Amino acid sequence: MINIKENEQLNVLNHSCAHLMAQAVKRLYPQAMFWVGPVITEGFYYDIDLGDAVLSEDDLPKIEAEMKKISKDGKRISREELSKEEALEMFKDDPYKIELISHMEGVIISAYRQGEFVDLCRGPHVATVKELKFYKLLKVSGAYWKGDSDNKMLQRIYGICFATQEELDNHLNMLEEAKKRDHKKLGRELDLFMMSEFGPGFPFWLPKGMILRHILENFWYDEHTREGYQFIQTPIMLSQQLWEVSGHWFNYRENMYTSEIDDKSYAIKPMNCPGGMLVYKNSLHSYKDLPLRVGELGLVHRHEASGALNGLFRVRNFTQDDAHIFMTEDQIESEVVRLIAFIDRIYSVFNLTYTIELSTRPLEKYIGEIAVWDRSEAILEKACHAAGKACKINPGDGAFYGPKLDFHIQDSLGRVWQCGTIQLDMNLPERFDLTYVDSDGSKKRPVMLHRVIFGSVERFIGILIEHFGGAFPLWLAPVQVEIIPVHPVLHLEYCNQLKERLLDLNIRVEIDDRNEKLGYRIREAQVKKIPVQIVIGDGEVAANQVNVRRYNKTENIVESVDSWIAALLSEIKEKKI
RNA sequence: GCCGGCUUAGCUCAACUGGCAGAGCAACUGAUUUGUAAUCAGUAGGUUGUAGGUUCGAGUCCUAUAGCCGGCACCA
Repeated sequence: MINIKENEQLNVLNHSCAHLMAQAVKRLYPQAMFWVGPVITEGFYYDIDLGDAVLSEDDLPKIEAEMKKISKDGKRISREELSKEEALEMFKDDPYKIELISHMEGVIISAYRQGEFVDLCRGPHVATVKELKFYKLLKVSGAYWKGDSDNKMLQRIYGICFATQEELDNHLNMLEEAKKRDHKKLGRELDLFMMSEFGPGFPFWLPKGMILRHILENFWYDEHTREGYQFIQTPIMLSQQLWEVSGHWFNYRENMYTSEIDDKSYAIKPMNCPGGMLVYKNSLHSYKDLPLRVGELGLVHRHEASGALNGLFRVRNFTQDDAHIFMTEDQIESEVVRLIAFIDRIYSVFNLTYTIELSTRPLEKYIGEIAVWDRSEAILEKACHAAGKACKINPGDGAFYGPKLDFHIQDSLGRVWQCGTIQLDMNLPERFDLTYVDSDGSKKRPVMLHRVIFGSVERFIGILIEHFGGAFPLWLAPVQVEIIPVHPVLHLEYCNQLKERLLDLNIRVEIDDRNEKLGYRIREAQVKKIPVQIVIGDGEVAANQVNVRRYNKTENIVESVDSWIAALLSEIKEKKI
């Protein structure tokens, strides 16, 4: 992906292009008034008030055509510097500009003019509109004025501009490729999961998707066992009282599903923590047992806004690969270092790279002492560096109960997803009065970490589907081996024997003995993205061999059954990508 | 929740300004018995998301509603 923000030249191009678009829009819709048109990670947008006019995607070509016309005219772009009074006078008919200008103090106010069009702008811009050649308007949408849902909705047009046709084409190709990899599409084609209008946001897992889930979950349990985690499962539904104690009722009541049991109010858990707190309190804990690592693949439900739902990426029930770690304050750093290394190991198995961000104390909504926050933030940052990782600060973006490290993974198309997070919690140990017995026999308050690595198992699977384009590595593939007899009857016996042998080794295998041509069945296996296809004919039966073809490859290799199985097993064991 | 768009067979899509709902793939049946990306023929498949309305006549126009998609807002 091209990160436009990091490239000054592209930045200027895109911002200038936003003005060009605005000029075109103004010509086509003279009543248009403009709010802001910033450069974003990929391209630019402009927020526009069009009065009663409504834009749809169909209008974009028309606007683009007008843009081409303007850029061909090749007007120079000139900068004008204005006093606040001059600026207010110049834009006196535009309430949006007046709003912007009235908040400007002690800065040089500048406007950029190209032909008949002038817009307030800090700049810089390209010298003439002629330089803008390789751009594309991508989508339209609504956007709240000033990003506040209480405000009126403006119309937003997104676009992107490059210095060369090639870069533009590459970008558009990437968008095409992303469309092909859409997990909703692949989920249907590969029979992984389904959605129903009877349960918006509640995914159904199909047999092949279940296999994927199980493998991922087993992988998760195995790795966490090695890391010294214990596992629990807490109830889906617990009394409202508990959520009042935890504070969730106060903060998230609107997004919780509730029900009555014997005249008492219950809520379906939107988080696993309170249940975990009860488990912790179920027994006495010694300082010798810390850090205590307790994991739970916990199914949580949250009432997400209908417009937020999006395939597996945003759902109303999902499984957090949650864990709570209880420890003493001086164990935090080493535990976090260890955790970062752990997360690194997990992501690398999927060939996912990542960056870490430290989110610090929110300006207003936070609990606890500032000194404790500062200390905690320092510990997290230090741990990050101790783990040899860069750490970008995200000021004010922490949870109200503590600072956190967020892991942003990058998939094979360069798209970024926030998955893992390590959060310090200064709230729950207090609210639930958690204690451990220290070496001197006194009761002390433990420090607590929440952490997830996948984030949500459902969403992580969605990301993996798109990351791999549905062609999962062998160890993850729902069907690993497709056995195809050349002759659907004559070679079937041998195929069945081979299948039994593979099943004994826990290899997921199917035989395609349908009455179809070999080419047809090879094609089917390729389309279903099955990693290994085995063709069995007279030669293979006679010599106790297999003829192996891999997904997306055209060559086929004949080898002995034993050596092939050995290689297959080792590839699975290594979780080779 | 908000703005815009979409919804026709299991899937992908067609049906001019309102005038007989159609194709490919998949499924099923039969023939074929197959050597590395689609063998041939036939059969079946629909209250055009749902509920109203306009009209002689609605997949097509209008209203409402649900779901989905692209964003916005939200995301413990």
